[in-house]
Amino acid sequence: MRRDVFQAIADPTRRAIIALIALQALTPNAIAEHFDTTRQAISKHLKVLTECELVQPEQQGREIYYQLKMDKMKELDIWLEQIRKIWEKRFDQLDNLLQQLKENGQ
Amino acid sequence: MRRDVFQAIADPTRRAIIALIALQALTPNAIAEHFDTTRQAISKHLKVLTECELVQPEQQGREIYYQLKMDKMKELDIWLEQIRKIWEKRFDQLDNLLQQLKENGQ
DNA sequence: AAATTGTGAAACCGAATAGTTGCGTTTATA
DNA sequence: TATAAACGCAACTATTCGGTTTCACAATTT
Repeated sequence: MRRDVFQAIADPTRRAIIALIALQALTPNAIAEHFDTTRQAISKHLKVLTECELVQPEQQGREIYYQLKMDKMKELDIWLEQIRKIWEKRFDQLDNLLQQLKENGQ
Repeated sequence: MRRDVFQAIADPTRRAIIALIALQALTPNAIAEHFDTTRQAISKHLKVLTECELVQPEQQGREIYYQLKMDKMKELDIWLEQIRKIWEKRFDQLDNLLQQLKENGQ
């Protein structure tokens, strides 16, 4: 079962859940109230988010508060940065090529 | 059919394709050589990436070079930044609460 | 102790997805 | 002109995914 941050945020409902609990930890029922779906569906999304450690459940009596774990978001930053690095290298290569052409032209 | 950047980068093969063509535009065949799958499968991934405008095809004779379009990546940044904003607001609220408790205690 | 509340888990269903195979079209080459 | 190469598209398959329904269990409330 693939379970990573990329797959987790692919679903719009899960992104909305993340935005919701970013402000404050909430219970599945409280979260479900914000959506036009059943608690069980939300529960499944929370399971996915928990499994990829984007979210952390915290039992409090018979309620479970789900809170966001921001540190896992860094994986997105890291990947984006990696792509940007490669992207910049591309232009460096082009610069080098143009420089070479210029030098050979003289 | 859902077709956005989040869904596009959910697939590890597509992320690898993005990393590949970030350095230089490549043809489907050239890309497929880097993977343990058929050209048609890669072609499908390229279609997804093209449809959400992460990639741009450029016909050159009988070959089609696919190049990365970095600007669409900004949507990821925007979303991440949005979540971070909310996340920070959370601590502001906590600060306010602590401040209030302190003031009431006096 | 009994009823209620908050929850996860399992079974099931329809839709979406990744992959393969086969085919047709366009461009280049012998 | 015949052949090969590069490619997209359509049909098909197996798997995954999001959602619903039902059930079981533990913590509260009455």
